[in-house]
Amino acid sequence: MSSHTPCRRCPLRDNGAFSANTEAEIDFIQQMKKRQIKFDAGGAILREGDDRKELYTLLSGWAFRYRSLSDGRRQIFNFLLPGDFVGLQHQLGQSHPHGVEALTEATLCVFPSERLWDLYRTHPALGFDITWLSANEELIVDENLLSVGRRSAAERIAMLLIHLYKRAERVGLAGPDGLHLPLTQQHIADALGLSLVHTNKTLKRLQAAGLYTLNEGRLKLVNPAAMARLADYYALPLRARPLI
Amino acid sequence: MSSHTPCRRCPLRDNGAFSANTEAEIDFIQQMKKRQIKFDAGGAILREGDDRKELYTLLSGWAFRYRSLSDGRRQIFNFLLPGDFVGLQHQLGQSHPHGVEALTEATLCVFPSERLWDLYRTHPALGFDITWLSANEELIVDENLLSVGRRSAAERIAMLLIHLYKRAERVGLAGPDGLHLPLTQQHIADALGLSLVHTNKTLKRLQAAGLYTLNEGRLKLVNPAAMARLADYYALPLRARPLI
DNA sequence: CGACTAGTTGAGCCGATTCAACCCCAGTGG
DNA sequence: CCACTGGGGTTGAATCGGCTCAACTAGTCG
Repeated sequence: MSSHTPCRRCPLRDNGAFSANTEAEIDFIQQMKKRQIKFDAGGAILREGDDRKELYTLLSGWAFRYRSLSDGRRQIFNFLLPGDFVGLQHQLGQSHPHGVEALTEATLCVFPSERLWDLYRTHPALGFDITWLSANEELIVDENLLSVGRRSAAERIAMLLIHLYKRAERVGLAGPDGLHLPLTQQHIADALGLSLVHTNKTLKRLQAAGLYTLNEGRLKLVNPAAMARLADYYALPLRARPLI
Repeated sequence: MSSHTPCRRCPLRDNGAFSANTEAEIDFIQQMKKRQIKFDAGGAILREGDDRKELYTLLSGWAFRYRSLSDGRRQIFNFLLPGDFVGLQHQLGQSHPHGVEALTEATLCVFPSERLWDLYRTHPALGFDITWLSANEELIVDENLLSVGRRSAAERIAMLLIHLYKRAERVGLAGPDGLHLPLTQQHIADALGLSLVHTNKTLKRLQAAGLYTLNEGRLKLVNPAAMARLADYYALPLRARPLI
């Protein structure tokens, strides 16, 4: 078991992407945090059909949320970055409707879901924040659904790369030498509803067109304006987001 | 302006699909309810880009949530049935990321979003319920994304029809003579990421195969088992859901 | 040195798209 | 009373974007 990062000194709270909380709130989060777990890249954080009664905040690393059909076809719903909250949907039913898998080494803060009601009761502002996080995640899924339903392969890829870049940049993952993208082409294909082969060809084509570079996993948006035009991307104004 | 249905005597609370609230909670909802509005079929409840600061519960009728690309391609994210709650995402940003349109004549309860924080503060259980509703809606969008990303046209249609039927049945809209489906084929196409023509052909094919009938807008699932098999449908256990 | 993972590329095919008619029916207005 | 119009649905034909199949490379690990 890995060491326990104290919420007071949560490294995420330093990077400006997250809204501030009162001392009392952070203390509450701290004592609600049961433990901290670490997964290797590829590790199964939640399996489809599980019914672990826990909630998680991704503290570091990348992960993704997905679901499969019984013959193996897989759809990735969204990618999770540090600060993202997982596990709410699973409280609704008996079993986990979807799986969550680590893309890189990842650490998560674990909150027992029995304490969730306590949170709403004693710290309504945190309850409000959880709703915010939930609605925000839905926004991202909506965006993906729009891509998969109505954008062409090239448009989808442009959209995904811009969107991931912006999100990652926001939490301090992008530097002057670009962003380390821990996705395989299979992940991209599964997120965009495309086949692996076609994903590969489209990625190459956009790269050849000078829209971006992706070398050894490092993504740089060479021509973000052209990509945004292609994807019909509309940037939402960024605001500080809650962190639990 | 239409007459105001008192929350105490909310017709939705009679049909067993919704979880009970305390008198105090219902009183709170009542006084938070600013007014009630009615739309004709096709009416724009929210336009894309609007920033109306209000929340809505669909009291009667059908509606849908969608977003368009700038060249007009439209994706429907989900269909709204009585008891569904809309407007949360719009609190997150400055403007409405998606539109909501009435499919039938529809009435909605209107809640000013400035009161939302009050709700969390004074009635944490209702805050909890709103989170539940939000997470539940995300579950539905996830399901749609899985369809659009990974199911064939026939599978998508089977999935949509089963899913809508179950949801509508749950709130008492389906009777012995089936369910009145107020969707045009264009709506189905836009929800499933298909073209109108292909939607038409696939609908006919499944109907000819004896899976369902759809006459004058009335849907009957003739062979639900075969449809479920085709769609790889897995029914989640139904539980009482909150109603705000 | 296999064995395995990730990526790349060509060839052929097919599901879904676009284009183009056409039907039916309910308004609506001369 | 009927012609006109527009929305929704239906159908065939041709096309194409993305799929499957298949083969091959490079890197990594035991």
